[in-house]
Amino acid sequence: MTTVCYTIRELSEEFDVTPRTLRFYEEKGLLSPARSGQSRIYDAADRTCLRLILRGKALGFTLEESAELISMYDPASDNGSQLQAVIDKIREKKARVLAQKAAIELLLQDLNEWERRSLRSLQTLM
Amino acid sequence: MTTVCYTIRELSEEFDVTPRTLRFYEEKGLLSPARSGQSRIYDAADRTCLRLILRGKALGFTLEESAELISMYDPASDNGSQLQAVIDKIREKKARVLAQKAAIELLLQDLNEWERRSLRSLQTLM
DNA sequence: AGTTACGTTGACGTTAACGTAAACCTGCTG
DNA sequence: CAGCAGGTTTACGTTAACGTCAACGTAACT
Repeated sequence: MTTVCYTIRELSEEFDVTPRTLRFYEEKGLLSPARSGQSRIYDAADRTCLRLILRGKALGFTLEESAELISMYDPASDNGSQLQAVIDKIREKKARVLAQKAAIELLLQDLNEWERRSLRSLQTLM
Repeated sequence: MTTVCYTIRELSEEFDVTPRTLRFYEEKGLLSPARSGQSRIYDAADRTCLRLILRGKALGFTLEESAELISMYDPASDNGSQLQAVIDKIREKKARVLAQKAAIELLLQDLNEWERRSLRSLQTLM
């Protein structure tokens, strides 16, 4: 199993963020890349974390919320007593995401309606 | 046609924001309620605007972006030359919203998967 | 040895979106 | 009329999420 690695610049360019952003996320405990001397070295897991963070961001989640999401990925919490809490959090997230999806569909309907109306207006002017 | 009106508090409570928020939106040109003496008076149109703003916010839009969305609602721009630009903006928004929807569906898949796994783990512990 | 490219750690600056506090008006109500 | 519940403006404070230096290390190339 070959271990894939990324420098800070590689990863930042791939996801179109700045190195500063990656350091900031680390400062906030959202990433914890290995070190080679001073330099940070990111592996596949770090990459996955980053993708989750950014995906959450795109959905309007705060970094703190994304941190929660990430901690849910952590298999360390599979000790029974924590497990039910994790499930609850998952369901909470799901509820919120489903609400967002509903909002999106409403907005899409509106946008489509406007587009149709605007197109008709444009036609009648020609 | 009876003109429905709201005080700042009524509206803020209905949408679960503070009066300060409504004044702030006005300061930013997103709302422009009538006045009765000093006091602000919001009507149905203001209410609709507010709903749009908050709906946008829930989807991670900035206030400025929501302002754009709102200006698109304005039938004043139906003067032909602006119209094509409006349509373009609508399509731009649609693209973004569709991308978000896709992201949401991915996230939902992930969440469902975790839920299933967690539930199974919980079962095997009993 | 110089410089170029990439990394590092502070530390302070910035923007959006409000919160909070002060000082004030205004219409009721006991 | 005193007082209170609502509103107002003005202005400064705050938090999140980075941006932007500055000052430095290091490895590679020439």
